[in-house]
Amino acid sequence: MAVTLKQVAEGAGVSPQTVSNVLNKSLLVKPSTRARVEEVIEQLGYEPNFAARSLRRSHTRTLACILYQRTPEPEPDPYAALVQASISTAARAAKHDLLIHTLLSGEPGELRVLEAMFTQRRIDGAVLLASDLPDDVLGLLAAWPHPVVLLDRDAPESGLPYVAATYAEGVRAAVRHVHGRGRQRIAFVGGPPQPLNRGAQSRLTGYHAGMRECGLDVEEGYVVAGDWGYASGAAALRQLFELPEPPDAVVAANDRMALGALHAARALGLRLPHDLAVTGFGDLDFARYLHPALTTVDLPVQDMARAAVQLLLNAVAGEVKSVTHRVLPTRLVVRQSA
Amino acid sequence: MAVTLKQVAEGAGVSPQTVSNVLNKSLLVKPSTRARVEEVIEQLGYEPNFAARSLRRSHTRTLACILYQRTPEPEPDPYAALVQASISTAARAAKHDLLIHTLLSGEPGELRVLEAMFTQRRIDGAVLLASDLPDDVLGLLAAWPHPVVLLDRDAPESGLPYVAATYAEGVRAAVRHVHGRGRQRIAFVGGPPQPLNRGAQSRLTGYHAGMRECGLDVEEGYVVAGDWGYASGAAALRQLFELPEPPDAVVAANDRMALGALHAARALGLRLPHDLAVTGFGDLDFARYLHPALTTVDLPVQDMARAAVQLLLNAVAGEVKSVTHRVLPTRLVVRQSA
DNA sequence: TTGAAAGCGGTACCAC
DNA sequence: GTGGTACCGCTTTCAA
Repeated sequence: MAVTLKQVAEGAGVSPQTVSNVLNKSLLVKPSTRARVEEVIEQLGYEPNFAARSLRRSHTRTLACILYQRTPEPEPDPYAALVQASISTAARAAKHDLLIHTLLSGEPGELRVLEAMFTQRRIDGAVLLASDLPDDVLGLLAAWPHPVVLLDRDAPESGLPYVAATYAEGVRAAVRHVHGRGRQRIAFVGGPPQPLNRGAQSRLTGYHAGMRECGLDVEEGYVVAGDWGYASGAAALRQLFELPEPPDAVVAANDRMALGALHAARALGLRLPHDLAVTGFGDLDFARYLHPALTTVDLPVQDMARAAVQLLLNAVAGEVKSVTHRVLPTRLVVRQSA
Repeated sequence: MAVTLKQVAEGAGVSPQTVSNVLNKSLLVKPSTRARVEEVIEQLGYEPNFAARSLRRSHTRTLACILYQRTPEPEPDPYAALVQASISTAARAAKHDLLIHTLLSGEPGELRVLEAMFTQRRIDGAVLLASDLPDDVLGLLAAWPHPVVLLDRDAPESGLPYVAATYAEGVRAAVRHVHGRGRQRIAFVGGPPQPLNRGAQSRLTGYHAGMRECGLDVEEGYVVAGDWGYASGAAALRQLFELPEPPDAVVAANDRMALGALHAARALGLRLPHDLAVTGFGDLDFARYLHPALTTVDLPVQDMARAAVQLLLNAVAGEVKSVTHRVLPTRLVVRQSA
């Protein structure tokens, strides 16, 4: 059996309460008493029981990171993995533990398990990696009394706190960049149209904005939907090159699809970037090592994760007045692929 | 305030005990009573309080996935991310939650925080992603009374349960493969030599074994150490090509370093795979999309994760007699790079 | 089959 | 500054 507070109290010849005091508000305890108690704690190797503490304090110093996954997922998402790792770091910096949970979209009662984590008081708050979160669940989420922040998606109308990046601007910058390099027929490989989600949508918006600014028309068939996976990028490229007028540039909505496109282009015998420019989105670690090195849009993942945890902790603390969202800047990273 | 069991009891006109019974061993409850209680539960939206339950039952149905990271880490490890995701899936399948925690190697008291999770009864068990775990901590771990399983590293002498793969055989297969393709000067880019760790070591062993079987000598300077990161693979390759007799094949201990090597080789003007064959290890999702597509060694990550969770759950349940380790097969995946 | 009471290991609130 | 006591919400005896 593990050592309890009561045993420490006995060992130090004080009451349980006093031990509790040295553990928490140790200011109230006389130095000599505290010293004695601490010695016994050390000696017995006492550690407070987490469950008992949570029960009494009714919070757990535990946050959840919820991945909302489309099913079937083409493959694990390296970007999500990165975000998650960043959140983990941010959480630990704030002395909280992190529970990882994946919600499978379309699973019966998908959100119930998240809600249960709250009602069971298992977690104090959750950050939702929500790029694929359909708009209609936002209403449900907003109606909850539980602290939740959305990451990787905006949600201005829902009133939910969120952290996003300037996706549209990023894609726009990519379009303008390739246009500046002399490309005229610029296609776009986007995220899944179904269910409609904001992450995919804002990238698409950025594409259209960029095209407009460059005075380019969006040709028939130049917008193709992928599923964020490598293979879908390859498929999209093949589809584009069956068009009567294939593009001379492809702007992809993430790095994975960009790599897939690169791959398929090569299989078609295209010289890169001569025959086709390709840009990605996300700047995954491998991007700079590809051939050609991928021109892409950097997302400030670390900062976003930190901001999300910060916002979440505010919400947990019940600070209503504070900032409820952050939109961080993206940055075009020019390499060889475009 | 959340709904409590007592309120359910009142609502159903029974004692708290009876409610508890329908929640747990519902066999003991008369069907009609159970139905009534369940109705009230449903109606009130009752969920049992996690802390109270853990306190009473003295287990948490929570597992931890501990990443043991060298510091500084060159970049987030996509392989670790994959493993972690797989463990998460395996844990959820076993109806356990997963806490993610990163131990920074060299941090003062690195292991104390893990031990604290146990003594505070925060978790029931932990799987350690232990490929970079130095040998000397194994002794400490083995002395603990807490359920722990090592993933991605063997540890036969410690008595700790572990799940590993046939790393040496995988590398050996890669060496034999490139030799079969006519390569004679085969170099090896391995993991960090310091601190000495088994994952790196067994890959190196496999290299030597493979060379021996092929009747090849390991030339001076043909074994270079990386740190698992992309950049280190690139640096290793450059270093190899400063040798009087550069290799005509490079076997890398992971895919990231292989990609780095590919990149550096191209920068040197080498034609791939004509001038240089490169193999990786791990078969990350991007491997098949590289140019040239990466010949690599597949690791059964899903199976390993499942096995690890299984072993851990056995250990938690105190099943001493059961299997304490698993070594899963690797598989050479031949593509274009070698 | 059900209920009463004790207690898991802490913390809050009250006296002293 | 310190100790007594109730109680967080649930499960486990033990009786009824």
